[in-house]
Amino acid sequence: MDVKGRNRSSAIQSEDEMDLRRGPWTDDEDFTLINYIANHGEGRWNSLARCAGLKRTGKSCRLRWLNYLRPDVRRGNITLEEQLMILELHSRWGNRWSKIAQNLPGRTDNEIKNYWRTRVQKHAKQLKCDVNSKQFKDTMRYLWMPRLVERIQAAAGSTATPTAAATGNGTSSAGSSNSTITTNNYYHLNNNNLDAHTGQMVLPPSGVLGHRDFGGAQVTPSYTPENSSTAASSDSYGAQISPLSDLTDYYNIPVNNNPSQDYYPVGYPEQSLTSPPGYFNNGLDFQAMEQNNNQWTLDGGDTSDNLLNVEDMWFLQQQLHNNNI
DNA sequence: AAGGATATCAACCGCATGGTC
DNA sequence: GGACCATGCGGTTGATATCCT
Repeated sequence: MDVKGRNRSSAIQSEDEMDLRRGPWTDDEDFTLINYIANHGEGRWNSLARCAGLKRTGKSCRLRWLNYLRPDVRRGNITLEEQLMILELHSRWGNRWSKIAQNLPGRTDNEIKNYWRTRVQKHAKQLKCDVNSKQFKDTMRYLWMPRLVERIQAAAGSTATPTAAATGNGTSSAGSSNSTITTNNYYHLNNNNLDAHTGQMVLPPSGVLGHRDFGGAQVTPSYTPENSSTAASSDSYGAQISPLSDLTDYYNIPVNNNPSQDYYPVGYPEQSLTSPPGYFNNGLDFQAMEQNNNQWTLDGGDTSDNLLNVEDMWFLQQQLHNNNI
């Protein structure tokens, strides 16, 4: 703020403050902000707001630009790979949303934060365990994340072009190489962070995910009849999952009579799934989960954001049984 | 169809940090 | 060195949409 501004009377200042708009942005405001930034660049947000004639705080303008108007902001549903990345990075960095967002090109910290709060924390609540508890983290690591990998792999196998897979050049079929989270990247990110002797989430170094870099092509999940309509109505992101699709969306994968045989990811041998001692312990309230089972399972194909379904209940209970917990 | 419950996400708030004068 | 300011970050809120009964 300039000297002149600093010396203004408090009466005038409060008048200005009263004049400031809040709440949702209008199209006109968006247009004004976009135009101004196109001509003058971003930064100096307070003066920008004033010079552009926007009755908004600099903070508000910055937030609007960064989270919504910026041309490279990627809107729409979080892809499977992004989900995986978020889970992984959050397990590593915690609520460092901006840091996590840096690894998800086009995604904003706000979006990731919202995703975490609405999709992930909700299920911690349903499991009656703290989102930061070991039980919940283990459930993520040893159940959801491997299954996400599996589903990404399945999707890639059905959609990745041989060229993309073979070249591994990281170019995106969507035309934006830096907006693609490759599973290859994910592997590099993670290949040293899981306990080797448990075998869990430790993926083989090559061919683990079917292709060296199938992620170079946007991975398109294989939509099921249940979610395909939503997918079709989604925006242009080929790799996106349904707005209602989430970490458990892949439960639509056909199962046989033994759910456990359907869900072991590559590089994730069945025997290795024996949870480390105390992992799936009494901290998970399965009785309560069963009571919620209607909610957890009646969604059917539209598993939306349910992280666990009846097969998972079965799976987890098997783990408890196998470990005599 | 209506009303309540729940989910989602844009936007705001307060605080911390770093730069400049 | 301290005051002030801009920016960035994480937490929270509130409006709206969607789902459920």
